[in-house]
Amino acid sequence: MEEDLILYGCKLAKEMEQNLPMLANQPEALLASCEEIITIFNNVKERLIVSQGNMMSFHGRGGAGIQEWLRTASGSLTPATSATTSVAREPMDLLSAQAMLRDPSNFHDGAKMKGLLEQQQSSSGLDFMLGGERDISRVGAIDEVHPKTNAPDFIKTSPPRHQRRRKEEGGKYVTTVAAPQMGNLDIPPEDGFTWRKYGQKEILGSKYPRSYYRCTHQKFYDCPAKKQVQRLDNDPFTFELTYRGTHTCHMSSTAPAPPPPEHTLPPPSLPTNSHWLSMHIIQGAAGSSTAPRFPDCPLPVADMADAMFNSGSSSSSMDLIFSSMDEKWDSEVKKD
DNA sequence: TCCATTTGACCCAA
DNA sequence: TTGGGTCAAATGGA
Repeated sequence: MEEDLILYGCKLAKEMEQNLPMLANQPEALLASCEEIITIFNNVKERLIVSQGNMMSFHGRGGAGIQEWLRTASGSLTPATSATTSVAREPMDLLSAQAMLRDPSNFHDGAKMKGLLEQQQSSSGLDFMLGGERDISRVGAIDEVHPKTNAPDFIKTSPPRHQRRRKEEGGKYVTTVAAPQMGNLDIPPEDGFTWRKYGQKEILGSKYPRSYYRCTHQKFYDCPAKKQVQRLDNDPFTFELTYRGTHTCHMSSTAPAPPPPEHTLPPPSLPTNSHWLSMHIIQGAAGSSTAPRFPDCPLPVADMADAMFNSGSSSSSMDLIFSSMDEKWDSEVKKD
């Protein structure tokens, strides 16, 4: 059944590719399509997690449980340096998942599927991956174009200090993650990127100070990515993370290799949002009773996402990515 | 020596 | 004027 979901997601992505010229002028529609695809693959991941009976035994407040599970679920996975997600704190919404299972036709009915996915999303604890707390209006700003340079808004030359804008610069993404239950509680969970702390500030009305981080590669590669980390007043075991800007360091051909993007959960700003998909979820399920239907096809979701978001010309790479998937989808549909 | 963290001071938008 | 965001010198560890 997971394969059906994957195929459905691929199908949607393929359709998105075909409509890309039209969607390019409709950022909101493009974003909605991306969200839908991402949601589908999130559901695949959830379902795979649910299918792992030993998942719950690793549940803890911290991300170590997830990381450990990811390690043990698939020998092919390198140690996940994923950010702790809310999944670590919340049990799966099994009822929603079961609702999707009841009627197999849902998987091929876009409207029903979307409704079920939204229903599940709204009740799921996967708010980090699903963007449950994402400020959509601000995320959209990431891709705003600078009025004079036509460059993406987050790519800015360094203005004189007196001209710098402090707030509302670029996109903003707010999420909460669970703090490790053991060890140093002051250390925010890893998210796959390397950050350098450049400030800490007591915030009025907050018990805990806010820490400011910027990308380690900011100097060399003008990477504008920043994040703020603050513990919640009412739940010191939870960090509120605010991401600003988008990592450009790993997009540079000369940039150092980023932390293994294929197994990490980077900050979910749009261009990199898809990297969590890079976890080889198919391989991750290999240990389950349901063998992957395409063992020779490791589902290059990461490549797919990179092609979708990072490549200037989408057609060739997308065709390459989806050609095999499309064939398999068609054959699956014919079988049904 | 290099790099990351700490922390007081400064800047600026609201 | 104030609070949030950033700078940069000081410090420490590898």
